[in-house]
Amino acid sequence: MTVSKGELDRRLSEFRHRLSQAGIKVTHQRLEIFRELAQSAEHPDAETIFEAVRRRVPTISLDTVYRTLWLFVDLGVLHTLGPPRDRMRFDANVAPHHHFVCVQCGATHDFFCEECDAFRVPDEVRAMGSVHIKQMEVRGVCVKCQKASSKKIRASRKKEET
Amino acid sequence: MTVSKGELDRRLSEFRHRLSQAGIKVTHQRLEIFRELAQSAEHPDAETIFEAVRRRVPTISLDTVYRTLWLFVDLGVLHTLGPPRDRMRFDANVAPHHHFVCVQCGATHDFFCEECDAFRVPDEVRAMGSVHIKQMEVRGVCVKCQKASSKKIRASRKKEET
DNA sequence: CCTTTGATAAGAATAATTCTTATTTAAGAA
DNA sequence: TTCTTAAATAAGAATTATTCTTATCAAAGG
Repeated sequence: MTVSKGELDRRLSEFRHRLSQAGIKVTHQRLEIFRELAQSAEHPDAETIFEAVRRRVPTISLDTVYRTLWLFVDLGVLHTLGPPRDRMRFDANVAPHHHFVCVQCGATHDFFCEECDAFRVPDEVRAMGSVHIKQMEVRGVCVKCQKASSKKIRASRKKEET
Repeated sequence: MTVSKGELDRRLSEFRHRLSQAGIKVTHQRLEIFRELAQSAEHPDAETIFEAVRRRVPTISLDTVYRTLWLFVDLGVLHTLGPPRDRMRFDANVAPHHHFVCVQCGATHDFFCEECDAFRVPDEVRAMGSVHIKQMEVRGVCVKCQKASSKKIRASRKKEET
């Protein structure tokens, strides 16, 4: 599946705008990495993006791809799928339930929700494959990480005052 | 958050039953690894499980924990969170949308769904942290992997016939 | 209480991701 | 346009999660 020309252009100009606003250089590598992701409706991993971009920018390094992807995530122009930045997580609760996932530390909390349980998977989605389970995933920053980062901010403010 | 004694016992007896049915040995290590996961409503990674079980089974190895967890996943007594078994995946579509995730190859397809978009996150969940996005995650086996595995089965049948 | 086959421990190997450092380049100033 | 400089990149080393290899060990049935 590919994104339309118009949609791609919109995403690219939005992208340039965001980088400038944040005072971040618009490099050839960054543009091509973003273009590669923005023109695809799939969800490639870093290696796949690296291989694709390398065809156009032969000297690019895998490290740049990783660094750039995480930069984009921090800027909010990308998301990651599933729990973040670390290792596989396991869940012994095979009954229907739903998840709040912290995008910073990966902590995941169950919740129950009849409205979500009642969701009937559309035929369009059934055509993608056999359905095992369906669950609502709420992504955000958990209370613990919020506290931790507000502490950090306060600490760095104090530092700047001196 | 901890699971009640009754619920834990139910899960453990269900668990023993499943292993026996599948002709798989009920070892001390497997019981303790399962108990550790089943008594927790969190979603620990392998390392965390390893550290916890080690207090009770000091000679256990990290490798056994991994091997056992994947065995459990194959048996269906556990799930994993997010895309499976491999690397981080990225998504340049920050507009509201939802995912079909293949638990075998990790391929992830977008879909759109007004019913899911309309879901209002309950206060109980808001109390867990700040909410960035919410999305329905449908997990299953994609058409490609279904075809691949049916091919495999046919091939192994042919082999057995000889 | 044997036997056998599958399970485990230990450490080596692999593979994804990140770090270090020397070089290059974007972007604003002249 | 050219110069300046902080920021970005490439290359390869380092790190870390996960898996593999192989020599012991133990569950389950007889």
